[in-house]
Amino acid sequence: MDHVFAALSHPVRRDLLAALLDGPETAQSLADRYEMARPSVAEHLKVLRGVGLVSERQAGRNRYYSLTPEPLALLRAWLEPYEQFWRGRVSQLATVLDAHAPSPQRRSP
Amino acid sequence: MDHVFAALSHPVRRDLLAALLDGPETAQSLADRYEMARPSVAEHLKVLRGVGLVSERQAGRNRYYSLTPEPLALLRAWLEPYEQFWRGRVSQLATVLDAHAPSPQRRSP
DNA sequence: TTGACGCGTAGGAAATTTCCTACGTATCAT
DNA sequence: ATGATACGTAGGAAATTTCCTACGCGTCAA
Repeated sequence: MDHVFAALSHPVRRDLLAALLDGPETAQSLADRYEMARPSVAEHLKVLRGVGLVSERQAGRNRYYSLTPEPLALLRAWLEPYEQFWRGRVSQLATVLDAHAPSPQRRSP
Repeated sequence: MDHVFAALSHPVRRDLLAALLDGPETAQSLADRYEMARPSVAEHLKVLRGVGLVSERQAGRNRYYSLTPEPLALLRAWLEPYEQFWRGRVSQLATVLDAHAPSPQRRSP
């Protein structure tokens, strides 16, 4: 969990994930997109691979990285209580507004 | 967007957000929960406030911090294309499996 | 076999982050 | 008034991250 957030904390790594939405790529082609040395990209990919957000497939002397977004489910799960909290606040607000100026549709007959 | 991810990247800041799910608290009481000096907590709260995840209410010599989770909507939006990607992969897998061993329910009559 | 190419990693410099203590300001109780 | 308390921020040390060049290993073509 911590590791997923840490992996996503760097803009370059998020850009790499976004790039992989279009399909697998090599470290070199990814490095070309962003003006960054290939070894630097390789290290970022290593981090992403460490949390399972990316997998690799060897093809001769090329190595293709592809997106494996399953770990992002953890992020969605983390988000859950905050969305509940937010919905709770909205309904509280509705209650307050209701008390001060009840809408006709919600009035009891 | 970048700032939201940066703010969430630190475990202590995520813990602070979780603590605030239970209601507003002061920097001191938060510092007591985690064995951390109050000024350190104050700086983390400053970061959270900077991205709008936390708001403060002055009450005498106390200052209560409360959770304002709206910016997390950005995170959910960021997640969207990856969930689509994931659903796409699942349906692709289903197609492949279907071709190899079509399930009776899905057969055309 | 040899030269070129793609790759990951090591080593280290630079930048950033994190955490502390020390301070000055504002508020409450005596 | 004054002592205690809660606060934010400044300044700096330590740890971490990030990025580069240099290297060695495997793979393909000639």
